[in-house]
Amino acid sequence: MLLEEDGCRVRVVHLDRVKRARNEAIPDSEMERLALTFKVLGDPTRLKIFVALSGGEMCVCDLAAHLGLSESAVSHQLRRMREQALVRPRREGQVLYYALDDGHVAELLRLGLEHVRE
Amino acid sequence: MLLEEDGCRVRVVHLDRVKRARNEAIPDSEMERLALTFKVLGDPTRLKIFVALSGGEMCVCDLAAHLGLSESAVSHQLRRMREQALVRPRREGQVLYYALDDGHVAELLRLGLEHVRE
DNA sequence: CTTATGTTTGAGTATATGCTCATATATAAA
DNA sequence: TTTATATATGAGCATATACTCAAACATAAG
Repeated sequence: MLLEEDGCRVRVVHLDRVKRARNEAIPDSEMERLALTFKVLGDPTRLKIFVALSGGEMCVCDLAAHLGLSESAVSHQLRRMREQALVRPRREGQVLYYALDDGHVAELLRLGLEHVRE
Repeated sequence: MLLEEDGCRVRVVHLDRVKRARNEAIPDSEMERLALTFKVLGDPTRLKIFVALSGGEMCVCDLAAHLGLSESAVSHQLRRMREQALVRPRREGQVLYYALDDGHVAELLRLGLEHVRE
């Protein structure tokens, strides 16, 4: 079905639903940040780090040993997780201890697991 | 710090924490599925589809018009979302109406938004 | 100071991903 | 059957990403 909308031809079956979706839409900038957050959660390696940290803070060294990965690789991942405020470092001498940044992460993990397990 | 573990040399600062993490670890197969789920949520286009569908079911055509994308692009994305049981199609004649597959999706969106907004 | 340890960072590479375009499929109408 | 409509699918391309390696940085110890 072809209709006129905003001066250009758009194919739409239910114009009302499209308009409603447009009204209820979330700002693009917020969408971008939301996508980045889920993207960081969307990798098995980072998920393992999240799950490990949900049992208490750990240093880069420990995480690398746990995952069987180089410390460099772990550090690169931790950076992405830090950038989205999902983990938080605490320095003690030369050692950096990472922990989950807030309760949202654990909740998201719980919900996600609930979904894949059903 | 270098320690012997499982017959090979591993650098570890807190062996107890690494062992605990290993005990509490989640099976790899489950991690893969969890990562796939979050990965599907981790894209602005798909997020817009999720948000649009949280207001009620829509057909491919409507979604394409709403997003300003080709129907092919939308269909490709819907496939990935279907594969993770995040959306569900309902056929009515030639038209396929997509809806959120279960309550987890809306909950995940809500939690994610709460995180990025704080 | 010099040396060692823990972590970070940048470049490079192989794989994954999001789109477009052309084509195929499915249902409906003529 | 032929034609049209709604959606799905496969190939191709440009970008993103997860790792490795080498090097830098930061704190501590000699």
